[in-house]
Amino acid sequence: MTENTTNETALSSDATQVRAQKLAILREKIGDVYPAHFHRTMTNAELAEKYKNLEADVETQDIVTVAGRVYSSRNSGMFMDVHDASGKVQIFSHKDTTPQEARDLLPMIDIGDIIGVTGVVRRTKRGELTINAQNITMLTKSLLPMPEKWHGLSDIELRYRKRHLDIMTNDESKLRFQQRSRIVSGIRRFMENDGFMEVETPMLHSVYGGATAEPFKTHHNTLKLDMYLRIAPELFLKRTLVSGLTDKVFEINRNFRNEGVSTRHNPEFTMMECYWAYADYEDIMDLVERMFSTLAMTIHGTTEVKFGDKELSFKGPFKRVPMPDAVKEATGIDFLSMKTDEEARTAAKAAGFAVEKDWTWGECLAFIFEEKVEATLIQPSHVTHFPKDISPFAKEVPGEPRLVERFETYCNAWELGNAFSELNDPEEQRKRMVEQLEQAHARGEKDKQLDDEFLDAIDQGMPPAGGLGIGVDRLVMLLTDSPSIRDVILFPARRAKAD
RNA sequence: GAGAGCGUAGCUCAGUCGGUAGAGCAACUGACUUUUAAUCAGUAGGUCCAGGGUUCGAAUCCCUGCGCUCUCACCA
Repeated sequence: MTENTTNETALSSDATQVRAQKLAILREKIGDVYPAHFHRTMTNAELAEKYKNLEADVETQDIVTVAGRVYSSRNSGMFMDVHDASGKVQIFSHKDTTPQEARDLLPMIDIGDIIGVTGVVRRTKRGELTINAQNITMLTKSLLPMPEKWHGLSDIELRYRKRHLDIMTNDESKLRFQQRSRIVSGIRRFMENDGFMEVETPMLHSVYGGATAEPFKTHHNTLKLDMYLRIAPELFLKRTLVSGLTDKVFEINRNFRNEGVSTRHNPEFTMMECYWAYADYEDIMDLVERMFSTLAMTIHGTTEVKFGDKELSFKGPFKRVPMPDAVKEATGIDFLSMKTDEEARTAAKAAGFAVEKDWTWGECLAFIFEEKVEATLIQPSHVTHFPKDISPFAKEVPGEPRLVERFETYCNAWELGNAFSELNDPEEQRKRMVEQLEQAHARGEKDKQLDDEFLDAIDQGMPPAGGLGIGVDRLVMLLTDSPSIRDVILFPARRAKAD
């Protein structure tokens, strides 16, 4: 039984072998099993829409042509469910209505094959929209069995590794990626409607910057140049703003960070960054709120969104709280009343936090915020007034030079967005970037360099501006009730597997 | 990078105390022609992740490796 044979009467019982055998038989009998041309008259969704009012047990005179993958077969192929990307339709091949030559193909059709069908539209007694087949065309013979129809593909590793099977058999997964596409295009539409111009800046950087992260390193052969996959587009977008090409610029694209992977981190992830001349961080807060509520409405028709057992409200305005206030409320520690780094470290230690001995006032504040406040930020919220020490690109808060006009948007305890009133004082910018560089070198980050081209552009004069970065994958997670970032990335990063 | 858990047929999963490897779906052969996870009868299908060890005997116990999941750390 395991011998290879194309003998029609003795097919193998191995699912992959029998498909190969049927393919050989079909090639013999009908020639082209993978034809280049086939024209359907409508999609399955269009068909369902057109005949939504067709009553049960009524047959039309209409002849249509559809195409799709066979998902199930009943009564020896008399009934088949054929799915295209838009939906499904039932195919009926009965001896009274379907010519013999079309019915001869049925035994050669396996679940998973892609076929085209021409026939008469009707609705069955049980209410199923159905095509009485007059002609059936093999469009693609599938050589592999489909995952089991009832449970689908549920092995998590396989769902990521063989995403085509995951989407083929799991409606939630298919819907999730359709929603992701709508969210990304919704962001683009929102930004364009708001007057922003989309640009593309380099993914390959010879100097990396704009964020604190470990880059991927690569090499350009003919330029004999070490290069880095970008960790952020920030510096190029600001150079664009300097140019006067537009006063409102944005980019939706991938960032790459050579760091840990988790349910909320993928080495490559999608970022939306924008810069808005003559605006400040408060204008950006409004923008974020309008964008998030618009997207929630687009996907769910409401700003109230279910995530796990939580209900998230994307209706603006979001809660806005300065970081020192949030820390004071959570721990009683009043950072604003402290004068020195020493005082901050002492207070943090007294409250039981493991602060390092060289930490500044701002580092202590940010640390306690992350330890005590972050996890409590479930509803969309803007945390404002970040310490300057950890914010090299933001303007100082007037009257409080230790803090900057920066905010991060949190939701479900995740950081979703990061925004500032962008620093455009060339001398101050150079000073802070030199400080950051020294700190990076002190950490052993030897590759880190000063971005002179960026600083040169800032010397030229960048208009005052508000800037924003949004983690698109996390936003998609929240709007699609997905607990892992791998659920919203089609082909998430993973180890190579020798099958 | 650390800890915990998992890996059995194409898919979804059982497998008791260490004693010859099981089911459903898919496949094959046949019956059945208005089904809805179609039904019925029969057949075939296994590197129990890999390698080593303990044992008369290992899917099961131990060790190592690989892969995945979760938590933590870095980070967004």
